Amino acid sequence: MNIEQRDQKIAQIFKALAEPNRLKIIRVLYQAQREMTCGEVGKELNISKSTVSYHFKALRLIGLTNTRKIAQEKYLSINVETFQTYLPGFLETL
Amino acid sequence: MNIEQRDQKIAQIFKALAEPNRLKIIRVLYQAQREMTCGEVGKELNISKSTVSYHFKALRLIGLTNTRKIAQEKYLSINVETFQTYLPGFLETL
DNA sequence: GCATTAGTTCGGTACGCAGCAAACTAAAAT
DNA sequence: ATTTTAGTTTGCTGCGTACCGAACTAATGC
Repeated sequence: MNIEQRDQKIAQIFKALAEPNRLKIIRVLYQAQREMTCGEVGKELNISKSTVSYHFKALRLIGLTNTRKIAQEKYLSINVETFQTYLPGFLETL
Repeated sequence: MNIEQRDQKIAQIFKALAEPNRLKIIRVLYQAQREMTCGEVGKELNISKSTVSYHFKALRLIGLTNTRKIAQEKYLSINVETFQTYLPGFLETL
């Protein structure tokens, strides 16, 4: 991966975190200390389920969250290891 | 500052870093280990001076960089202290 | 005082994205 | 097999912003 591509990647990560509702999703999940469904999160933040799904996707793309499907519900959870491993690495890189 | 405002603030910081050219500016400055003018940076990144000025502003607003005016040139530099102090704080907050 | 040289601001364009409702998909339960 | 219930995808709208060149501002130096 060259520098150009790496900048793009890092920017993508920051971008994913540069949205108040996505930060709220992360905090809600972290504080709940359990998996939650899109619906639950949506009610908590007063936004539609489609928007929540949209944000979930962004967080999943950067590897910050996991999904686990049970019955027809997809439970979202924070991938703590990724969370703690990646970000300090970015700082170091910069 | 309530949670709502804090999320907004944190999002603003991430937003400022969520742009490849701004990351490049930071790296160029860091590697040069000296102050540089808008013009110099612009040539380095092949973007116009107005765009560089625009990005400088964004970085200054989150306190990541300093400007120091000498003659008619404004030299930009990384505020290293801020850089090392703020970001780990954000991670901790999350 | 005038020309030069830097940065900033302004008008405008193009693209991206957050948000919604509605349509669609997939699985479970009955 | 049909109904229900969750998530995803698909238009669509509105707003934000990266980018440029041109106009403007401010200070230097002759």
